[in-house]
Parts: sequence; C-alpha cells; structure tokens
Amino acid sequence: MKAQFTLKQIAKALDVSVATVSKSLNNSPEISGSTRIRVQEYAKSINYKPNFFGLNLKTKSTKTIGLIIPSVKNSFFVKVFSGIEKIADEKGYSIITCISNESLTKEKQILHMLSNGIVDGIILSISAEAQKQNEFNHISDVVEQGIPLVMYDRVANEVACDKVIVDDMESVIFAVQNLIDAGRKEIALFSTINNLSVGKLRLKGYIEALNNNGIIFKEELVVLNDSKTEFDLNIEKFFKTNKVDGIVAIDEYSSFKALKLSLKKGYNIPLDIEIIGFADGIWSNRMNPSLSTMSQHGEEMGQVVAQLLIEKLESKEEKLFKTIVINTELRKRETTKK
Amino acid sequence: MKAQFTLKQIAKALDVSVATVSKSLNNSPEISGSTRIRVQEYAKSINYKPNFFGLNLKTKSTKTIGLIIPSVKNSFFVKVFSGIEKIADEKGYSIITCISNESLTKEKQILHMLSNGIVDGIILSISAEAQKQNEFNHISDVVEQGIPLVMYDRVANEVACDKVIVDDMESVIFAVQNLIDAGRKEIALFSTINNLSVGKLRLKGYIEALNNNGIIFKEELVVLNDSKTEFDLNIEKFFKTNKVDGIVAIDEYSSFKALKLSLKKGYNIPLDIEIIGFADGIWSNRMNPSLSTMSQHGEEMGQVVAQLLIEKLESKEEKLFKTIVINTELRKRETTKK
DNA sequence: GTGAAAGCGCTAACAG
DNA sequence: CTGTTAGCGCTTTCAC
Repeated sequence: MKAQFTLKQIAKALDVSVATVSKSLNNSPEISGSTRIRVQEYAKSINYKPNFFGLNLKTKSTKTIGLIIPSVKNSFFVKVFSGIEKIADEKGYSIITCISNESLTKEKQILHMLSNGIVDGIILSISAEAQKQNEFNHISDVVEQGIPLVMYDRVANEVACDKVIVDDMESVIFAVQNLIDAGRKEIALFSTINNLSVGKLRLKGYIEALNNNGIIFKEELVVLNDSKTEFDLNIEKFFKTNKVDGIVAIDEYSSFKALKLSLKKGYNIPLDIEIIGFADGIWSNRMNPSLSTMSQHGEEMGQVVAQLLIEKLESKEEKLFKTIVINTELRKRETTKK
Repeated sequence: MKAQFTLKQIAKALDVSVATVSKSLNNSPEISGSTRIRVQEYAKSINYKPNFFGLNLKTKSTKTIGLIIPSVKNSFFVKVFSGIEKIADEKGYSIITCISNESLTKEKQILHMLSNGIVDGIILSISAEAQKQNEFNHISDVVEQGIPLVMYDRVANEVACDKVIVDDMESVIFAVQNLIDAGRKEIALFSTINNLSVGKLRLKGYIEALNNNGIIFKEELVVLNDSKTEFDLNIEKFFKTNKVDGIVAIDEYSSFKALKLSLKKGYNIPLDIEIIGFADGIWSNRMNPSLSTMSQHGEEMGQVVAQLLIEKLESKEEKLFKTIVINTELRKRETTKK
C-alpha cells in the first residue's frame, strides 16, 4: 500500500510548519485566511486524509462501536444490526461487527480483542453457550475496565450495564390471550430456544396466560427444546398424538415448523387452528398462508440500543444504568382470524 | 473510560525501562528469562492489552478488513458476510462492516472513511445507484491509492481489481433449459433487478437459452423492473393476461411473488407450472410448497472473497488481478418436478 | 541484558 | 499569525 500523505509532507511542500498545517486543516482561527486556504486547497488536491492512528493516539476517541452478534442465521439479529448501523451512521460512528456464533470462547476472544482501545463502546447480545453456562465474568470485566457497554435482547442480570430488551413475557401473554379470546381451548407452545433467557421468559408468559384464564397447563401441549434436531423429532410426534386449535411458537424455526406441519396434517388455517409465531416480518408475509407474528421491532430495537450507547459515550457524567423495554406488537396475518 | 494500562506504567511498577517491557512481552531473546517472565506475569495479572493505536502507528498493519454491503435486506449479502467473517476470523482479521444502502453518496463516504489507514484492505459489492449511473471513479481512486480491494457479485469491469462473481448468465441458461427439458413451452422471466449488472446478465441467459432451443422470445412473458412497487403492478397484470407453464425469477423478491401469485391463480405446482427462483435456501425450504432455486452459494462466495483479499494482503508481490467465478447449482425442491 | 532515544502522525500548549 | 516543542503508546536501533 502506497504511503498516505502526512502533515509533514504537506508542511514541507508548502514550506510551513506541521503545526500550521494541522491548525489550518482544523480551521483554527489562529491561522490567517490566506495560509489556511492555501493549505486546505493543497491538501484537497493531493487527497489528504488524516491518519486514523495518529489522530486517535492523541484524542482517544475512535468514533467506532464494537457490535457482537450471536448469529446472522437469525434474522432478528440482522434487523437489530440494521437499526444500529442506521443510527451509528447518522451520528458519525463506524461499526466493527463480530459474530460469536453462539460460542462462549469466541465471545471471550472478541471481547478481549475489542477492549484494546479500538472501539469507544460495545454492544452485545449474549451467546447461547454463555447463557447456558451462566458465565458472564468476561463481560463484567469489560464493564469494570470502564468501556461503555450495552446489552440487548439476550441480557444477563449479573452484569451491571445498560440493557435493551423486549417484553418477552408480556408478548406471549398477549399472544395466548388473543387465541383464548378467539375461543381456542387447546393451545400449544413450541420453542427451540429453551436454553435462552428469552425462551424461559416466554414460557413463563404462556403459563401465566393460561392461569389468568383458569386453563390447566398440560405438559403434552408444550414442545420445548434446545436444538433443532431434537425439536424436529418431538414435533413430528406431537402432531401425531395431539389435536390442538392454537399454537404459539416463540422462535423463528418453530414458527415455520408449526405452519408447515399444520398444513401437512390437513388443518384449515385459520379455521381449524390459529398460529402466532415469532419471526421475521418480511418472510412471514411471503408464506402461504402468511404467518401472524409478534413483531419484536428489531430495527427499532437496534436504533434504541445505538442511541443509548452513543448518549453514554458523548456525555461525561456517570449516569445510572437503564433498562429499556421495547414493546412487541401482534401483527395479524392469515394464520389468525380477523 | 478508565485508562488502559500502558508499557510505561508496567515499567514504572517493575522498575525497568519501557524498552525492556516491550521486548519482554514480545518474547525477545535479548531479555533474560527471569525478567521476561516477571514482566509477562505482571502484565497478565493486570490484564494488559497493547493499545491498538500505539501498535499500528508504528507497524502500519491493522489486521482489519473493511466490508461494504449494499443492503442487509437481501439475504444473499448476509450469507456472503457470514462467509467472509468466518475466514477473516480464522486468519485473525476483524471486519468493519458498512452498509451503503444502495446509495452512491453513502458508498463514496464509506470508501473515503475506510481509506484513512483503518483497514488493510476492502471488500465491496457495488450499490445499485452506482451501477445505474455507471460511476466507479471513487472505487478506482481507492485502488490507485494502493489499498487492496476485492469486488464481489456486483462488479464493474471499469475497475482494475480482483473480483469474485457468480456465473449469472449460465445459471439462468441452466434453469431455463431445465424447464424446457421438462416439457415447458411458455416460460416467463421475472426480475426486479434490471438495473444491476447481474440482472442484465441473467436476462441475457434467458434469451440465450430460448435461442438454443429454437424458442421465440416473447416480450409479454418477461417482467423486468427496477423497483418493487413497479413490479407489483406489472406482475398482477401479467397473471391476469398470461398463461404460462414455467417461471424463472432471478431475484428474491420476484421469486416469492411468483410463487404466491401462482398459488393465488390456482395453479397446481409443479403440475401446471414449475418455478425456479433465486433466493435464500433456508427460507425457500420453509415455503409451502418449498421453492426450487438456483443456489448462489453465498457463504462459499464470502469465503473465497476473504481468502483472495487476505492472500493479497499477506504476499508482497504485485500479482495480476484475478476474477473467480463461483458456480451456481439447481436445488430442486417442490416447485419443480423430480 | 538493559536502557536511552528516536520516530510513527497528529494535537496542543506555549513562545515568539 | 506562525513555529517550536512535548507527548500520546509502542517498536527498534544503538549504546552502555
């Protein structure tokens, strides 16, 4: 790579000092109009760009945010990413994106890598493995080191920091209540994320909703798994042995399985059975029939997360940690009745 | 943010010089075993991390790659990203991800931002706007500045650099031939990406395939658009006035529209009509019926792209520019006959 | 074996 | 108004 131009080179070319060049380019009033313009024009003509490292070594702020995503296979995270990127861009921040791939080891590596001064702050959603093993010290370490950190969606109470979450429990209560109000009696719950905090909260919501309506919880109507392969087996069995008139599926994978297998079983949707899933809106719309979902407002969540972090970065005062809850919303499509 | 530990602090704490600390941490043989170990252990105990900027100001290499994605709404790019990230991670590189949102202005900004030394090399797929306006000077500038750059999927012949593309024309020839071989006579082509080079190549493939089989090209069987809203209008009209027995849809959006509207029209798929799309595999599978697609191997493409760039970064010699073509593959699902 | 010193590109306090 | 100087955190050459 050819060397970039430096202040020194400009200074020599124009026969002024480095300081003069620096000040001119920064529009310092100390410098006379004429030299300022002369320097600026020359800099422009050679396409001068201040070196990122020289710059930051001094100023300490990099205007860069580290983002850790558990998986890009999950379209929710892609949406959140998109929201974060939007705000970051507006505020002049760049994003270094890292994928933990649900691995604890990888998550630790990334966090270590990001805490060398390359980013001003970090945005993080916890990997499945870390949640399963309840290990969060690597995250607390970063916080204690003084790097502003915001957790989203998958958070850990054990870590003292800002958080942005979805009203997981309430969202499922709402979904189940909706089916009950539509006259449904036998409502199943599907999940492939029972290892995640959000999965557990959503299950709680299901139980609560049944309780609220005096409906007895039936173990056989609940298919809870950590993995897709396991789920695939159980769900086939489920449809063979059970007859239900409503399904709430609390993650993307189980949502589409619910739809596919209901069709396969010959159910008329939404007459015989109504389904409410948790899944990407665009794709839910593309289905036949289109799938009703609890929208988690992924993009909005990303925007809120980014705003929260940037606020923190740009205000000096140590504020207390906030937890912001994003409300979900039922998007009725063709798998529920009007 | 609390200050990171620095060499200076370690030096003071251990009552040695900064140079000694630096050398010890870098395992220089100049330093005696005992001090080396003493320094290393102390550094570890305080969780010392070398400052990114101090480091790079001297060495120049950042082990960071800049990635420019036109849109994350397109799952193909998300897959490519995932492949790039995988290889980068393996080779110890970080990724700075930027989204141009199909905007030329944004693309220019990003490129400018990335060429200040923060990244060792750049990976880029051109925005729709740049392709439409045939403006690539901002990209050539970067290349001329000496920053290694690899373009993927949406490339410009005007820019001299490494490229990774898909066999767009051949893939459509293959898809159309497949339908013809299955006895289909009236084959439509749907596109919402007629502004992109890949869209034009795919259209060419369609025409070529018809030619190869002595079938006359009928303008009315082709729905070509730049935008989704425009396409939505035209496609409704299309299904009202035409009867076809095969569809090749060359982008994700038109693929699912083809499926949805064929079902709506009451076609029996794949008996009355066969459909081959270009779309994300996972979601194609989740459809009812599942959609047959030309798989573009997004993840593999990403891996190839990353490998190509990193190879370039790590070899001194100026190699000639390569163009690597990734072969597509027909994934038969339920919208084509066995 | 260890340390002093220069320098990477930039900013900023201070002198002139 | 302009220039000198020091210093950010690190590596590296060269003395000691």
